[in-house]
Amino acid sequence: MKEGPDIAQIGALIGDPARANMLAALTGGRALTATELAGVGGITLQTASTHLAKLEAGGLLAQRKQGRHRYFTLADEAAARLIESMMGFAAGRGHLRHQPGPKEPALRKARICYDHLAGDYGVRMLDSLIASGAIDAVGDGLALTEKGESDLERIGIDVGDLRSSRRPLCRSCLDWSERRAHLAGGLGKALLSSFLDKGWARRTAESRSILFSPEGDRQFLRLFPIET
Amino acid sequence: MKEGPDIAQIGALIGDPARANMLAALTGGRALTATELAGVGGITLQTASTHLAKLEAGGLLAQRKQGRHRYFTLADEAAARLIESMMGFAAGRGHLRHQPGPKEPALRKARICYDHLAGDYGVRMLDSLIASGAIDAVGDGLALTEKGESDLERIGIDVGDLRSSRRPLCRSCLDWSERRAHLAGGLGKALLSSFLDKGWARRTAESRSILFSPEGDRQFLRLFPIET
DNA sequence: GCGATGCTTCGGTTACGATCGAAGTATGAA
DNA sequence: TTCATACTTCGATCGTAACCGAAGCATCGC
Repeated sequence: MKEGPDIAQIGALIGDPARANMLAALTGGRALTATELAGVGGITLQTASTHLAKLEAGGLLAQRKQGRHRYFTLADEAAARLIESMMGFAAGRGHLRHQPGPKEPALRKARICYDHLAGDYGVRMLDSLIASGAIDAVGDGLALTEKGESDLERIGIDVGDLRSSRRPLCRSCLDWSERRAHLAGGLGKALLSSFLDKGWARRTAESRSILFSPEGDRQFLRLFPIET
Repeated sequence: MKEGPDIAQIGALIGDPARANMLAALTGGRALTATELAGVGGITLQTASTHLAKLEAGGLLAQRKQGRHRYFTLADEAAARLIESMMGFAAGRGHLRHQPGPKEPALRKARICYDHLAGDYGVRMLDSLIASGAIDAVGDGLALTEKGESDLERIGIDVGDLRSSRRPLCRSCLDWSERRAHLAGGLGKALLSSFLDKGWARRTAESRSILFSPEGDRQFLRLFPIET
């Protein structure tokens, strides 16, 4: 039985709590230093260093040195998707480290998932785009329509530019808190960026949650209505 | 940092080599007994028993007692997809337990992936269905067209019956050996079943590979041509 | 140059969990 | 009833890897 890929290796990599915490933190899309990651992992810097080396060797992380700092990110979108899909599975089986602390509701409302919007707002946005005919949902695949393209150009998204990138425009990503799909891919990233640029929302320092300003909230809900 | 799903738990479950081997074996779709799984894991029955209990508690496996046997399967399609996606990731990063033994080529040509056809033949089938206009590919989603429905009815697939099931008709599943998508979902299962029923192919006893008969091979290649 | 910061490497300790032998329970066969 | 098969539970052993203190590099500011 020595055939096929070795899932035990990456399973073991993700299976250590300290490493899992670091990976989950990096799902926030921000590059973090070894010291910061040691913090989220609840371990000393030395231990974190060995963990990070293992994760990098395993192809889950990439690092970039900058001066005397070492910034770590998830290796690529495939790695991010793997972590997200494990979160989705874990949430579905009730494997939560719940501690429903005060930050929890904010996280469920809107959070960052690698580089796009997730949580209640993420799901709502995709639902609204589908309902308005801006995005076609076929099976579990998504495609931008012509109407969607012009709608989005109107709010300042340069779709042509996104198309020229190698990255898929639309991807669906399963939301672990809502258990439904939200929009990932180049378009998902561009939409979130535009919200941040417009000052409708901002990222928080230590968490993955996204905070909408009162004005941003209003604009978002107006732009992505849902019938109830 | 006690927020979100606990991926470390399932990571650790998959991270043990013996457990990973058992899970990989169950990806073959067959229900296996504890004794058989102990064999594929390379461990004694006692050890396997504790492993299986953990996997079941973790929501990865389901068991069915039948007489004095205990048959284990992957818990559901979500579990199967998780394992497959980890295999895809692992293969992409070169985490192979290669040992390119004699069974390897057969496995790459055609194998079972939970309940549908994978490997070179699986990828070819989907490519051909898309090329002939039987399936629409939108983003990474798949949808059966009207033409596809009538084509498939003609070779004895009862599409109406499949539609009435809760399970999605078409799903794309990333192939770890080919690194491209093949057809999963209810339709993927139905197609493989029909090949087996027609005697075009048969499953092998101890491996996940699917063996096509000379006649079945000919029919399959005729039915799913690809331009080169 | 010097000290300070960020990170890695080394060495030794410790704890967890995988492992198996042996004994115990359930189901089936004779 | 008795024996055999399939599996689980218990108890003890043992290896691995997570962990941290201390020391070693590298880079920055001065």
